[in-house]
Parts: sequence; C-alpha cells; structure tokens
Amino acid sequence: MKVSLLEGSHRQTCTDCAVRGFAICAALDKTELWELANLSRHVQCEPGTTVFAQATMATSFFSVLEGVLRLYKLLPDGRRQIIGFALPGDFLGLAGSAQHEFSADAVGAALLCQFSRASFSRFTENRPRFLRRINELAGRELIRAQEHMVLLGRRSAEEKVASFLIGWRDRLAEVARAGDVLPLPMSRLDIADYLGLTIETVSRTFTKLERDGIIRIVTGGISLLDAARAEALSAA
Amino acid sequence: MKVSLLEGSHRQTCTDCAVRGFAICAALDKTELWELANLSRHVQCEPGTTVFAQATMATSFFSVLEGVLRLYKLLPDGRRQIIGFALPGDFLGLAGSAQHEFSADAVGAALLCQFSRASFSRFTENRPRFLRRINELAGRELIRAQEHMVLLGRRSAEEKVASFLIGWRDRLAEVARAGDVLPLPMSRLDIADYLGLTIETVSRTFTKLERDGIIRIVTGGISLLDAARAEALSAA
DNA sequence: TCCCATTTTTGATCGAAGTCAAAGACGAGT
DNA sequence: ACTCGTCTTTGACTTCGATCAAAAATGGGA
Repeated sequence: MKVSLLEGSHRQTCTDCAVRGFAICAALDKTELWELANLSRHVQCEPGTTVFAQATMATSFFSVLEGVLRLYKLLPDGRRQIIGFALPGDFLGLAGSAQHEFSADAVGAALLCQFSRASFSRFTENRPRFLRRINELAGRELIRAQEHMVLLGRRSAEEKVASFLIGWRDRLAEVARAGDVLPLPMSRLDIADYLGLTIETVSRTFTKLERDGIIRIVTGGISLLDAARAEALSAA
Repeated sequence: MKVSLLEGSHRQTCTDCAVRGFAICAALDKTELWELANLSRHVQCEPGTTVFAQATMATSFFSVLEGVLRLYKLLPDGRRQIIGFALPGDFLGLAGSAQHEFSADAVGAALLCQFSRASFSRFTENRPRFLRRINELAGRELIRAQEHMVLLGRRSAEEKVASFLIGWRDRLAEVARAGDVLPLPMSRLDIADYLGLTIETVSRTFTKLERDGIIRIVTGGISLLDAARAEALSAA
C-alpha cells in the first residue's frame, strides 16, 4: 500500500477554486479567503494513496477538490467498515479529535487542499461565521451517519444496494453534471464494506437488480433504468 | 403513546445545575450563563414521553439534565433503528436542521432544559467560544456514530452485545458513580433496535454471556463479572 | 396476596446472507 | 493480439440470526 502523498507545486489562489461555492470556505469573504489561502497547499493523490490512517496524529485538515476518497475503520482482525465516501467540497477533520478516527484513501486520482491543524485552528478560532459553517457541515455529516446507521442495522441487502445507488446518484448530482450512466469508481469490495455486506452478495444483488430491469450494469458504473423502482426499494 | 410534555415550573438558575460542568453550557462565563438561563425552561418528562418526533419542525433544542432518552429513526414499515441513548449533559439539536431527523423519547422519567430554536441561535451567533463548544460536542457525536456504524455493519451478535455493555458502562461512568451492577433502564427491545438485532437474539446472547461467566443478569441491569473478557469481545 | 398485562426467556424451524470454490471478464503491459 | 493478475460473477453449501410459538418471569393495581 502506498502511504505517501505527491506534494503539490505551490500555494493557490482560492478565488478560482472549483469547489469555492460549496466547500467549507464558502462562508469566507475575499480578505479571509486570501488569508486562508496562505495556510493551504494543494496535494495530488495517486489512485489508492492513503491520505491518513486511523489512530495516527491528526496534524492536518483536508478539503477535497477533485476525486473520491473512501473513509473507513478497521477492526483488529481486518474487518473493514467504510463509513463514507468523500467528494469534492467535503471537509475532513470535522470531528476535530487529536487522532484520526478513521483512515482515508483515494479511490481514483484525487486533489486535496491541505491545512495544518494548528494554523487552521488559529484561523477558525475567532470567526463565528466560519465556525457556524463548520457546524453546518458537521451537522450534515451527522445526519448522513444517522441515516447510514438505519441502513446498516435495519435494511435488507437489496434495500442497501438500492439505497446506495440512489444516495450516490444524489451526492454526485450536487457536484457534477449527471450523465446517462452513474459512474461507480469504487470496487465491489468497497461497496460491500460500505453496506455491511460481502462482495458476493453485492454482486448477486446488482445482477438481480439488472434481471429485474431496474439497472443496467456497464463498465465503470450502472445505468438507472427505473429510478422510481430503485427509490421505492431504497425508501421502504 | 403520550406525546405531551409536562411543563416545568419556572426558569432556573444555571449556576447550581447538575450538569453544569459537562453540558453544552460549560463554555460559558457567569454573565453569559445568566443570559442563557433566561432563554431556558425546565421540562419534566414522564417515562415513555415522546419529546419530539422525526420529520416535525425543530422549534426547540434540548439539553438533558436527568434521565435517559432513546433517539431513533423509523422506516415507513415500522422497522426501528435506535441511533443512540442521550444521557445527562447531552445536547439535542447539534445537526441544526429545520426538521427533526429522528424521534426522541424518555426511557424512564427525564428532566430536560429546553431552548427555543430562534433565541438559542441568536444567543449562539456571535459567541465563538460557545460555537467551538457546540463543534466539540458535534464532533464527539460524529465519532460515536462512526463507531456505531462499524458495530452495525461488521460485528457479530455477541460482539454487539458486549460492545453495548462496555460502551454503556463507560458512558454511565462519565455522569454517575459506578456501582456494582450496571443499570439497564431500557428494554431488551430497545437494546435490539440499537444493535440491529431482534429481541430474541439479544436475550439469547445475554443468556450466553451469563452461562460463560462474563455477566450476571439481575433485575434492572447486569453485573459485569469478567469485564476483561467483555472488553476483549467488544474490541475484537 | 392474587391477577393480568407485559416483558423476557427458551425452543424449533427457516431463510437471507456468508463462505468456499471456480469460472469469467477486464485491463495494463508487452 | 496475447498474457497475467485482479476484479467480478456464479454456483453449491453452510451458518448465524430471524421468525414463529410458547413458557416463564416480572411488576403494577385491585
């Protein structure tokens, strides 16, 4: 496993940032943005790169600019639970704990905006607007986590897969133009570990959804043929 | 189901509050505390009272003073997932959404400190210290939720029950003197819905842990005979 | 103290998802 | 186009926890 980061070239101007409108920095005015820019650096990650590992010191915070990260926790015997996928605009470090509570690695190539913990905290300290923005993102994250607990604890395999597809579609729609096929950059194993299933069950369930005419499996993703039926499965 | 609250007598002074040291208001100085006190009222809840229901307008925030609340989400067909138990010092409203994302009801009798959403938000608005305190609690909540996802997605029934007992013991230790028996005020059904199991599986697992000499089942709780073995089960 | 409703426990059986195994598809590199 | 390694799919079988059913314990009220 690669654990290194490819360091980005140099500091960036935030004003033309692709996630400017919906990332954590959306709450900042021009002056503050410039100030924050001076605390940040861009980091380019190769596919599979581990950005940080569970139980290591959290010396940095990150904002995702491009790509997808998988966030996961491991049990001592190797069982893995993916607790979420981070997309452009997502912030890593909301829990604010001194140690990383989970590991994060890039699914495909990814570009991150990195802040040192200390300077970011200092910047944050006396900016109520920014603090409220952090609260807002943390609240959303908490709601997502609670919804995911229902999925993990109370839904069948078919409902889990359908919920995942609908949820993924909706999240992607927030950050990118939706095309005909829903790209699934993560592996079946990632999906299984996200849904609390095995890879075989995920695969069988995809096949079943395809047999039932709800989806079509294509390379690198699926086509949602019958979104209404998928939504019904994912809600019920 | 009872859905009403018994309204408390009148406003309270916060200085002698039982949860003063570890509730959300721990971040406030004397003046602020007095100001916040004027926005709060105490609410006494009978056992089983629903404090608020999922998908209703969130017009109030609450801080738990005494008792235990169960926080849960329901699926349309009645399946229930308990996403957590709230103890004294816990704050309800961290997600800050306009609608309640889950329901909350009192397990036994409970005493709450209620704030109107509007006045609490106004109070919060320009107090970075207080905002950071809210962030701190939200972060803890998020970490708990992430840990619970691992439990729901990747642990066996026995591990789930052991984790629950250890986690409950540790949470109680934060707010009350630990006695010989660990009180379990919630029903087996509550425990089952918290762990993503059925009531029968929870009961059988308790019996098995007792047969194995790890716990002793007593009325209203359990005795942890072999905490080390329980911790091993809950970690592994 | 005795009832009766509710909760908990136990037993028997079932089934959804896991496990084990092998075949098939895909893609990067030659 | 071919090869090798990885990922995905499919099949056969097993198992853990769910379901269905009933007995036992608990507790509040007459």
